[in-house]
Amino acid sequence: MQEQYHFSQLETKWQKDWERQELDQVAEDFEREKYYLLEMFPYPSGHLHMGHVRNYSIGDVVARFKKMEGYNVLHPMGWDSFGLPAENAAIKNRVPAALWTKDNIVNMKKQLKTMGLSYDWEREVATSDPDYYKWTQWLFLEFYKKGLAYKKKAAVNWCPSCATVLANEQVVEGACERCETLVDKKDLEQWFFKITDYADRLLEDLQQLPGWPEKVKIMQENWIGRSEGAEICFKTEAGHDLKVFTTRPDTIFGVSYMVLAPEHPLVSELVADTEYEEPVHAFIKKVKSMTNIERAETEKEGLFIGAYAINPLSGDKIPIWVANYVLMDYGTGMVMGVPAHDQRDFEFATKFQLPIKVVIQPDGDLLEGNKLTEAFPAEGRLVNSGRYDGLPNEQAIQKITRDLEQKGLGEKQIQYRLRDWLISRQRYWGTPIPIVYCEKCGVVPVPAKDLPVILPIQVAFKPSGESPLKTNGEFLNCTCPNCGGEATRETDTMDTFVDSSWYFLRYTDAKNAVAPFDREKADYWMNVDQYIGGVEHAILHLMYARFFTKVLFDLKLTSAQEPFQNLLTQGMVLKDGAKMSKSKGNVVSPEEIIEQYGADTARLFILFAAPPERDLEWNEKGVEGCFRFLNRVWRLSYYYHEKIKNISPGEVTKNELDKELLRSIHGAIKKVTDDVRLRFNFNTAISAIMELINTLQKYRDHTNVKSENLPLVRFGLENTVLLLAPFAPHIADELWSNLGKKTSVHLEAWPKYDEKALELAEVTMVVQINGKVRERLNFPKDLPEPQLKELVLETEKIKQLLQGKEITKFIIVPNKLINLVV
RNA sequence: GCGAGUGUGGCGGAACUGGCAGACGCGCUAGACUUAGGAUCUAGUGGGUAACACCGUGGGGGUUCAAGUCCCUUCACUCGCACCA
Repeated sequence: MQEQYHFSQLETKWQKDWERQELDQVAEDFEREKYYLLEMFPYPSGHLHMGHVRNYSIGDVVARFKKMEGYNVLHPMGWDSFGLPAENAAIKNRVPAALWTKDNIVNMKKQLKTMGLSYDWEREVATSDPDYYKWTQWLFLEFYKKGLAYKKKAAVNWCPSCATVLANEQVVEGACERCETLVDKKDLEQWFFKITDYADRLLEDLQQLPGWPEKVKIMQENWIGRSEGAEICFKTEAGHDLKVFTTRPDTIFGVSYMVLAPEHPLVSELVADTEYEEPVHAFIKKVKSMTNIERAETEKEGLFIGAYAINPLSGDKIPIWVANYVLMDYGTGMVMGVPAHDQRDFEFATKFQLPIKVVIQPDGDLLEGNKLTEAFPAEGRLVNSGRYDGLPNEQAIQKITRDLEQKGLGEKQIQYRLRDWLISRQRYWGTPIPIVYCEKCGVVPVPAKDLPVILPIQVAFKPSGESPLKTNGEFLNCTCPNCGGEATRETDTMDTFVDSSWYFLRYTDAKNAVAPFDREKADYWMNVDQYIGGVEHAILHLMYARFFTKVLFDLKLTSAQEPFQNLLTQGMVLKDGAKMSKSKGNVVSPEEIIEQYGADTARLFILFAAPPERDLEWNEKGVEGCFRFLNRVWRLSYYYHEKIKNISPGEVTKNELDKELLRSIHGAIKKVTDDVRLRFNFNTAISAIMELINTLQKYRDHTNVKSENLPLVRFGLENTVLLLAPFAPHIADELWSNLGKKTSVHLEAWPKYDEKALELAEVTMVVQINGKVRERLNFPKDLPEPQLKELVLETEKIKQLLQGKEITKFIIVPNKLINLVV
């Protein structure tokens, strides 16, 4: 054994050895219990960043731990390799996007390998690989057959900088999620996935995911945004239908105006050839020119458009307005204004002096419309509502909805905030949408046998960044699969979120050439037992992946209804309180750290510095601390190396020091096991291993050749190495082989602890007086109460402190604490 | 505005069902070894005090023999959504 810890040569050696032994390759084994551990696959930017290191270190600990616990562990890795950066690089450097991507994958894979991660690389996938996107296209066609993929013209979000449309989910505060350019609205023909058909199931099934963070579930819930109410049909005087959605049909007698969204087509019709036409159109133009955020931030504005509606229940004649606060893409793009019971309507009505009519009275004080300072949205009884007066409002909701239904003027309805998923992108580097346009036959899906529709590699980019597929004759022109006539291909590609919505299924059968995956294999491995990644994917990726899984379930391709059983959202890696980023200049490169300290130290620090869900502050000194720790482990092993070479481990104790050591060994096993298995508290698990090393060191320093119990030391060192194995796999394997072991430590069973060894014959109890600690005393374990009492009261210090005081209560927490109340 | 979360030494963080606040690591102080130390080892390290006492988990109040932990209230910060009818 070498005296020094030479991490670099040792890490390379073991990485090669593991690869040679195919230690991390797995196959279905229906006899054994499986565990599918997945970390979010990276975009191959070419360089690993600390966020990746954190993500994959966490995952690797769990994977290695579960393997040692005896599970058949699937732990795959791949590449989310379609996307804009490759295209930008292609334009800038005149390198084909495919080549750039491939180089990056090679580079990043090399970096990942230096971390010593236990991936089954035989299952590697890259979404930009034709063997992969063939099946993405195939799935698109299955969606199409089921009516879940459709094309429509719609006002869509357009990012002028990326020159493409974006899904609603990709617009953050009115700007492109990627480049932060403000998005425009454009009317375009686009492909959508009908995710709204699954809104209810996506919402409902969140309840079946107790292993997901509450925060993520709430975010998804809000995003789906289900609300129950009714659609009510008002009529204009001229007989047009004015359908509105409301959650408060009980307030219908309080309607004092109707409002339409400026984009609503009916507006033009209603003002045509009237004196209102000009001002209304000017108003609409003004509103449309604003971005969504500007519009949300401006005060409520609106105009009367000269028309009236009739309230279907009260018969009241109600003015119709157009206003900037009504949104075209929610509900029917039209709202009934009830100022007394809706804050927005209240603000609007106050500004434009529209009547405020109270129709819900709370118990107690009496509300008057002209005296209100804000709307009253809460519960109460109906007033000024004809025959509904006196009803509690919840009952009124039911009754009014029913009555309207009978008249054919309304119905119960559930609205969702969730929109259909816009998947077309006017970009080159993505999965081509397998559709052909034929003049005779119209929209024709590419037959499955003709897949994949190959993305050409050598393409000519224009400086504008427009998709080169549009001008690539070889790609564009084809024959119609239906009639054999001339046809053109769809030149839009799919949102890259489509690619990543099913990759976890492909891993279960990554090389399948005849299907996206084999159902039996997928059924063995699914669901993913533990998914690990950043919270930034809480809505987009996680919702889309759930949607895909449900569709695939309905298509009978899998029996999984949810993709991810448990979800761990890891915190960010910060430096100087801010997220590491090139622009801030606070990036610490994982490569350099690994070179300087080794992968084991890097992994250890990142796991030790904070619990996984919290943000982690990078600290060079802390890294050194972890490096020192591994050196301490090394030196201790070196010290005992020759002594215990030919000795078997043993648990026989001869004195107090031995007993203390044995207890600490079992204590560490228990702590690490519980922290990893139950809580993912790797930071405290590592600190427990540190404590064990501290105890072993103390043992070394307090014993001499005569008194040292070498079998026990060996037992301690073997267990230390076993406990360390998931966290610092290289040094662990090296130390394991130094202990004379012939096979990898990673093939060993996880150590078990003995409850009995943890028990103490004597316990130190705290003696409190009125809740303040006054003394610590040693007693035999489980001493009966009367004896304990007697012994405590006989103690000198306690006697003194109790002088002249009367004990009113004597509280005992067994083996822990005594509290005397005086 | 709505929803969620976080506040503990100089710093990162421990404290499981209410039961010794500050494990472990960093930093700092002193010492040992040493030509040297940015290596290693030993001791110490919440504030306060000569030593006790006493004070300490964002602030205020409460429940309890006992509160970082439970309840009420308030402040600060972080994240998500945001005119969703």
